[in-house]
Amino acid sequence: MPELPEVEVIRLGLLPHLQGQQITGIYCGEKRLRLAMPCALLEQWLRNALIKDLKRRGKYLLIETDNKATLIIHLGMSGRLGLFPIHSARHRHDHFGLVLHNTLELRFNDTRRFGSIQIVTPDNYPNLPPLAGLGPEPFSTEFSTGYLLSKAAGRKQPIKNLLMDSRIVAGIGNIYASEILFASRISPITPVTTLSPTQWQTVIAKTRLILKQAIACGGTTIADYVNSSGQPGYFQNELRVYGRKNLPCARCATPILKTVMAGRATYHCPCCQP
DNA sequence: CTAACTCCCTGATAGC
DNA sequence: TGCTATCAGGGAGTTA
Repeated sequence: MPELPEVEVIRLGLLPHLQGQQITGIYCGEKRLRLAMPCALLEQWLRNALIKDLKRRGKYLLIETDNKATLIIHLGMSGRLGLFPIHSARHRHDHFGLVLHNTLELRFNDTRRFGSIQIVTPDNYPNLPPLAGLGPEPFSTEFSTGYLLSKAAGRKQPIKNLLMDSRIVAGIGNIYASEILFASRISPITPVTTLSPTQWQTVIAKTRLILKQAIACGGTTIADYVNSSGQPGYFQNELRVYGRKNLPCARCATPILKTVMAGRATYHCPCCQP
């Protein structure tokens, strides 16, 4: 389940292999992803283009080309990116490929097809979804106590739901939301209006800490995630609450509670996160 | 405006 | 053993 850290690990892994490479062709599979792939547009803008840079916005990986197009990839739940020799057989669930001049192909494999492949071009770059409505990056200065206080005002949402709202802050999914709140010692059901500035400051600091640690560990591998070299991450060994229903809390040994919030599995320690 | 819901998809696993 | 039900979940869309 790739969230911000997993996408960042993939970006860092792919960057040296992709930067400066020419795209000599593309592969568009038959199956529809969460959004239909704009195959004609992809072909038109990517063939013969040079890859200038790889960026990330929230959970989106951005591949920028010298003709000012940007390929926007979302991995959904089960999406993977990997480099393979161009003549090697495609795997089941390979839905998209960038054929590169160096005889490698960047392949997008997505079992559950919750991912998406989009492209923005110079004509439509400025205010196009999906990037237009995204909230600030967790590591940006815009993600501040004042910002969160203003967003929380007038809402009756629990904090976990707010943290997972990509319009508020980009890149935090279900796993890291639970981990961030455990590290912050704040219950996931706390209404956002009741949090003090100090508590918001803690949430910001712990968000950055947890995400940074997860990136350093190569991400979290629960089921599907592997990096661009096919290697799993190791942050799952550092998870304090996610997936630990009834197991003892690392701090106080109280059994971890599993609940459901907004239809999502939610984990917290009832003792450390009152 | 917010918030709660549904839907998309496959495969692993639980339960009978 | 073989079947069915359940669960995993981001984001877009719909409804209240």
